[in-house]
Amino acid sequence: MNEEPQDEVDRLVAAWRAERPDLDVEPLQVLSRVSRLAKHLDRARRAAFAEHALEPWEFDVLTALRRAGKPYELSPGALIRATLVTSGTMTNRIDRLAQAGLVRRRPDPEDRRGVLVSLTESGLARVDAAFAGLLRREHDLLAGLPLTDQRTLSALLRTLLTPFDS
Amino acid sequence: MNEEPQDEVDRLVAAWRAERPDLDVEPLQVLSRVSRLAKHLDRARRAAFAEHALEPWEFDVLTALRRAGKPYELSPGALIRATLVTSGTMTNRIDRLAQAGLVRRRPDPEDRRGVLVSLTESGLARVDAAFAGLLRREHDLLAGLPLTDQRTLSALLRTLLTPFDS
DNA sequence: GTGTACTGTCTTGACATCGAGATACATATC
DNA sequence: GATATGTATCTCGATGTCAAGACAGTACAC
Repeated sequence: MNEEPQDEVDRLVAAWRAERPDLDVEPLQVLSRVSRLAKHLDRARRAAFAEHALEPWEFDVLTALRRAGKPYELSPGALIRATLVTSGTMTNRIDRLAQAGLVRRRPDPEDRRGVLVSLTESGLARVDAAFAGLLRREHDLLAGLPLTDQRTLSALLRTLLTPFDS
Repeated sequence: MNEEPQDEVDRLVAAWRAERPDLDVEPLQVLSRVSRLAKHLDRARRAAFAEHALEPWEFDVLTALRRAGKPYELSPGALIRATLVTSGTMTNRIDRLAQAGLVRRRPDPEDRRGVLVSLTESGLARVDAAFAGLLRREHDLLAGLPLTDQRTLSALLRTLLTPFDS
């Protein structure tokens, strides 16, 4: 029951148990690890994208368009839902991506309030290269985990995620 | 093999498989879920802290001090390591927390380069209240997962996290 | 059709973060 | 004890994000 701590969260939980033995800190075992791992992943992603001169936020938008398939075109609203950012942020992102020549904006012919954003040739090439590089890195990060464990892990995470995505 | 998508990541993976059948996108099943779940958790935490008039970044610093135990005092360097932010960020955070009367700064008597930051009475009360509230919320978020699954999940996450925390 | 509520996008201002560098002090080596 | 290297903290400028609100256009009820 009193094993050696292996990661920062083990130490964190042990510290809380010493300080507040009256509280059930079990949820931290899962949720603090999710948060901390995400923070580390952000850094790893940043490094992977730097090889292709892309910022993480640029990659986020470009991949959303890439996944949409030909003609690689979505509305800002759809991009907002895909990336979980606010509308102000998305406007700003599209502005800068357009300026960098990676995306293009055009009026939506079916809704005069609307706009459609699409990948340029250059944007498509960049995102494909960066995505392949990201997958290589992520594959390495998961190398320590057998495939069956990865499946178990993703299934459990899905259970937690489903309520948010409904 | 062709189940219904249950969360956004299932849809994301399906979209990639349609667009890039040549790539092995399996790593996304785990790592995209970690990132997205962390993003949702950030929002939930923000809401939980708002009840106690605390920002997430304030909570991060205050809990690090709280966990340290009496006299609830750490150096900025120790706080940096605990919170994974840069030194410039931590200076700024301590400034504002001190201004809000939640922490106190004093020179380190043993190292004249150094500073020690400690919780005030008010800071201690606020962080204890906010932490209890957070645990309640996190407990609810995990309600859908039996304890044995939570244990499995945290063990798998620990495996991924250990290389970063070494 | 007219009024009302809703939707989609953009604008603005405030803010927390980062990275690079500056400064002061400490420690190790000779 | 002088020099060089390392450590702890802070300063500064740039940047990406958010929240709130503005504005144009759409949809629905009557």
